[in-house]
Amino acid sequence: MASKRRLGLETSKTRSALMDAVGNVMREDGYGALTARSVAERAGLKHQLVYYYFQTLEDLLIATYERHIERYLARIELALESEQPLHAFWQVHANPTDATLNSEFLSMANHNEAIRTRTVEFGEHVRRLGFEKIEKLFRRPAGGQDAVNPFAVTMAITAIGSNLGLETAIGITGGHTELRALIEWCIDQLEPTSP
Amino acid sequence: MASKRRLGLETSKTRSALMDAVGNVMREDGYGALTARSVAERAGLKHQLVYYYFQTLEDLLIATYERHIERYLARIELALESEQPLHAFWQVHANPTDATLNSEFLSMANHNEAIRTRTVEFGEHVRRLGFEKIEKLFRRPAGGQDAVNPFAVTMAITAIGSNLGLETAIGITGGHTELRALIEWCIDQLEPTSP
DNA sequence: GTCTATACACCGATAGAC
DNA sequence: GTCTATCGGTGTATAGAC
Repeated sequence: MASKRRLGLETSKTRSALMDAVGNVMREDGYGALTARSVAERAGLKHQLVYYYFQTLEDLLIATYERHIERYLARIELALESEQPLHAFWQVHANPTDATLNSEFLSMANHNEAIRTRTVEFGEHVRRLGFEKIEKLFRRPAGGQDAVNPFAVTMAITAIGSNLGLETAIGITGGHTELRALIEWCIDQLEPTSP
Repeated sequence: MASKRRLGLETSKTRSALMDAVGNVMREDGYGALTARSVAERAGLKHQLVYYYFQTLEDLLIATYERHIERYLARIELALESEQPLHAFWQVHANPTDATLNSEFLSMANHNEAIRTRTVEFGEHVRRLGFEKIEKLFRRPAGGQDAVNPFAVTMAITAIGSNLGLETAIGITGGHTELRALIEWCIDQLEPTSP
């Protein structure tokens, strides 16, 4: 299974540049355009260098995904530690910067076992984090509604945020202002701005 | 631009089988796995037949997408004509059958101009349809909240429904019951089951 | 309407020189 | 650490026989 080819160090700048290039190619041309040649060209390198730093193209892809979700997780943890975790959590997901890339990885998860496993783990982890931090907001009868559940709120925020980001990326704009207003109204009810 | 190669009829069963195969390949292996060979093999045909019925592989893809959104639109229109359009609209989107395929097309829209244009047109069209039919539910003060807007409700339903479907497809289940309960509670408020 | 044969480009991956 | 050279495989697309 394991090739005997020698590999470059994980601290290498070139290695990191290859991972940057993977993200750029996926954003601009989709995961279907990912080849050792397209990635290397984006980084200004020869395609054979991919195989100096990674055993296979898929190894490069998985390393890029790991780095991507680590950075995402850091943003979420920072948000949940802020004074208004629910507002901050929404801000992270209302920002459409990574919507396209996230969507590409999610599509890949449907067809690539390694990406799928990691996505499920990560998804459940974020949900748990959101639950733990946001849960206490619901102890008092903020909206006075039994049906409002921390899990549900966490999910609704991520689902709607990613969808807004995706639509923005391809050029659908109708109703976005209205939906953002609705979400922000709901969040204000659950986590009042003036304490 | 246009090749002089002869083309098969649009009424052909084989042509339709090729479009079925496109959907199956995309669902199971992703849009990145779409090739004339993979599609034809799925349909039990030789790959050269793709080029008897379509000028290019992209033409086959676009024809498949047109058929896909036509069928989707028919389901939505049927739902919006029912006695409880909001409940029916949610049921269409709560069904995860097409979530994976929809997501593949949405990813493609980011990188393929023809698919992108068609997706924007279709997205805005569905939003308008939902708006027109659902709007009247909000004339009376059902929830008594100004922030609740028909556009926003239409979007929230589609966003959350597709996200639930995607997560179900890859195996994330946490919080789904809770979120469905929340959505259905909201919908019951806006469109009471017992009139 | 479906087949065989074929064109030429690009793919992942490796070996080995520098 | 990066390069040239090369492999077998697969891609789109076409021409033309049946």
